[in-house]
Amino acid sequence: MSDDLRSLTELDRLIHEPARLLIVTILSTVESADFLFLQRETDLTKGNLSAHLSKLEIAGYVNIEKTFKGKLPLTVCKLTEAGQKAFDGYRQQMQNFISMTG
Amino acid sequence: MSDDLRSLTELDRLIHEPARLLIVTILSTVESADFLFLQRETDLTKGNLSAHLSKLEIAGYVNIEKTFKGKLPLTVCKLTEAGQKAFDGYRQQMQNFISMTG
DNA sequence: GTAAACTGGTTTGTATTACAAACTAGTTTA
DNA sequence: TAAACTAGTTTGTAATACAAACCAGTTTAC
Repeated sequence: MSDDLRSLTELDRLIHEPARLLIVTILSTVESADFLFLQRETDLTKGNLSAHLSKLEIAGYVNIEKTFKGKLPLTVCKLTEAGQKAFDGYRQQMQNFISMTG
Repeated sequence: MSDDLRSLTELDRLIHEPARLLIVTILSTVESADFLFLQRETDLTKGNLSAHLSKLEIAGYVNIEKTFKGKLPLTVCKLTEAGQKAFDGYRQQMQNFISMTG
């Protein structure tokens, strides 16, 4: 079998998970995004979004900074270079898959 | 946010799972395939392959027929129409995703 | 003829997961 | 001062992917 196909089993599951793919895709289009913006855009519950962000942060794909907006907490998320690279790699793999099966 | 992006969270997870995506992709290129052929091609363990095939069968995406090749059991797998359609839909969604983020 | 190894799988156990509900900690409003 | 809101985190649960162990039969070695 072709290596391009077999590589499907080596997809970066951190990116592959639909909720995180959505988060990362959004982050790739903006300089940074706060928690509530992401929640509105993704329609994820807070808990779910929080958990996914933590995973992305632990992986080094997303940088999370906690500050305050006035007196309210504010969580600002940014895609790291590693995250952008992982995202690009994922898109490339998917592009290959589409081409192969096209 | 765009509907195309949001639709990421509605990806058919049965197809989205890399191991099954690989299985379905292979099945989409052949008339039918037996268990051991699939195992060789995918590099999955028997147990894993068996479990994934069962899920695809229950979903109606794959038809599984058990016969004998001489005296040895033989399990022949075929993508159903529903399976082909689901696969096509998945590819279309991924194509959209790639285009959107390109 | 029977033990060992092989074929073609399925079942079982485990660790990880995605997710929502419940919770925390503080702030504003009534 | 109580109720409702903001901005999240922690906790509980059900589903999952996966490999190891198992099963039923067949062929090979001695």
